[in-house]
Order: sequence, then C-alpha cells, then structure tokens
Amino acid sequence: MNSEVYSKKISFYQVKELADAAHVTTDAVRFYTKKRLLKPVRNKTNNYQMYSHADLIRLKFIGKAKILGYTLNEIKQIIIASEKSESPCPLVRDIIKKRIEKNKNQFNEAMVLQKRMEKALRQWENMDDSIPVGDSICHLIESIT
Amino acid sequence: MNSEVYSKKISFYQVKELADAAHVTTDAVRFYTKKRLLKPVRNKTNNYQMYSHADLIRLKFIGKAKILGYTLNEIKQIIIASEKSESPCPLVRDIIKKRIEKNKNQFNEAMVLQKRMEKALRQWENMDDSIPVGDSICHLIESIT
DNA sequence: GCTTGACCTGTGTCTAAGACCTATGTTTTA
DNA sequence: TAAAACATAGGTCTTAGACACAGGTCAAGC
Repeated sequence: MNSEVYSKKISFYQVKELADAAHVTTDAVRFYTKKRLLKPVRNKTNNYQMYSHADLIRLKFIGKAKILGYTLNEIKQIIIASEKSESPCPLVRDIIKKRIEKNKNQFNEAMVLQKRMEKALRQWENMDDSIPVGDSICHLIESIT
Repeated sequence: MNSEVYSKKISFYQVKELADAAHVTTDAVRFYTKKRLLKPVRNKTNNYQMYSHADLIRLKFIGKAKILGYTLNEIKQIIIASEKSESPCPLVRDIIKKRIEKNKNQFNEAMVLQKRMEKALRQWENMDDSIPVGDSICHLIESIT
C-alpha cells in the first residue's frame, strides 16, 4: 500500500514511490530535492518528505529535459520561470541553441584529441618498450612534439 | 634572481619558477604536488617547496601526457612504473588503446544527443511560446517522446 | 509484543582537474 | 621601512548523483 490519501483527493508519494514512478533512484530524488527542483512537504508525525503529483510531473519533466542535454541548473531556471507564470519557452530555445553550438566545438576538440591519440599509437608501433634512463619517464610520450 | 644554487650544480625552483618554465599555473603545480606527481623538498628556513630539475621534466611530461588524453591518475601510474625501473610503455600503450575505444563510444553518445537536440529545435519551430497551464512546465520539452 | 525487513532521515565522501579566494608568512626591491 | 611579489595552508566551487553509515519509522508475521 502506498500513502495516497483518497479522502482528500490529494495523493502523496514517499521518496521511493516517486522515484519508482519516474524510473529514477531515490538518490536522484533526494538530490533534486536538495537543489529545490522538487518541493515536498514534511509529514510532521514521522519527518518524512511527502511529494505531490506536481512533483511527479516535475520529476518526469526533469528526465525529459536531461535527455535533451539541459543541466539541472538550467532546468531549475526553466521551472522558476514557469512558476512565475512566464513562458519559459524563449529560455528553453535559447539554452538549447547555445548548447548545440557548444557541443559542436567540444565535438571538434574531441575529434582532434582522438586523431592525436591514434597518430601517437601508430607512431609507437615502431618503437620498443625500453626502460627509462636518467630523468626520462617514458620515451613514447616524450617523443610527442 | 631565482633560487638556483650553482655552487652545488643543483638547481632548485620555487613554485612560480617551475610553473613558468612549463607554462602552467602555480595552482596546477600545487595540485600535482598534492597528488604526489611532483616531489619537492622543503626549505626548512622558510617552509617553501623546492622543486628539482627532475620535477621540471616530470611537469613537462605531464603536459604531454595530458594532451594525449591521459588522466592524472594514469600519469601517476606511469611515473610510478618508471620509478621502479620498469618499462611503463606497455601500460602507456594499453591505456591509450582503451581510451581510444572509450572515446569512440562517447563520441557516438554525443552525436546521438546532438541529433536529438537539433531535431527538437526543428520541431519547436512550429510551436508557440505559451504560458504553462496547470502543472505543466514547458510544453516544448514535454512534447518530446 | 517482538523481530525482521523495507523504508525513511541526515551527513559525509567520492568522482576530474584545477580556479578562485582568504588569511597569513617571507623575500625582494625601491 | 613599506610595498610588491612571492610563498603557505585551507576552503569552496564546478556535474550529477553513487555509495556508505548511523540511526529512526513502520508494516507484517510469529
């Protein structure tokens, strides 16, 4: 049995119930709560957190936003905007545009790194595994220009 | 004037001298020192760290290894191997091979994310910036399947 | 009534590689 | 002698939680 209260037509969830409903861990729920992305109320008799249906919707929203590449801080800004009855959409569009651009740069950087590593590995094919001499550490890496 | 001691044919470097010589920050030098990648000795009169020429070579080595994609922990393992008069080369080759593979996977994941973001942005072109209703937060993100 | 298991609480540490800041001590230079 | 430039240790901050620990709560079965 869960902790839904039908008489009041208000459902509350405990941490694990909420986590399971959104297919995330309880650690994630607690983490989001600490960051104030979720806003449970306290059950004063046992000090437990009680999550509302709105929290469940928020939690699912967080999941979708995350797979689109939004960070938790960005998601928080979006939620805050929506709570002020502002449209968060311009913010949402703006963030994703910037992230797409940023990712392109990181992509290129990662590509450069990958090429560099592959080139090094090829060059090392003709070099032996010698024991370092003097202050040298590894002639393979030290041979890189 | 720096703190090189020519009479003993041993040069010592202060943090900033070493950092400048390897084109890194003093914070980086201190960080590597804390991680025991560099091993200065203490000047007992003023409690300063004194770095040797071997430290400078290590510091330059760290720089080269880093642009090849090695992490500091991996670099530490390599240095430890070389200090035991073992050849660190098999380790060096092994790490880079694994990282090349890992990068390929991360590359693919990043590509999937990028495509997902671009697709979302295209789909949002035909949607308006409405104000959230009820428990909804942002219909743009919530429209993602 | 008691135990057991499953849940809850807060707190802390760990991940990578430093950047930045504070407060304080030392050395060099004008 | 005072200021500038160096040094020290220590702390916090960045991502998104995972994992561990110690102890409180609650339902079920015996």
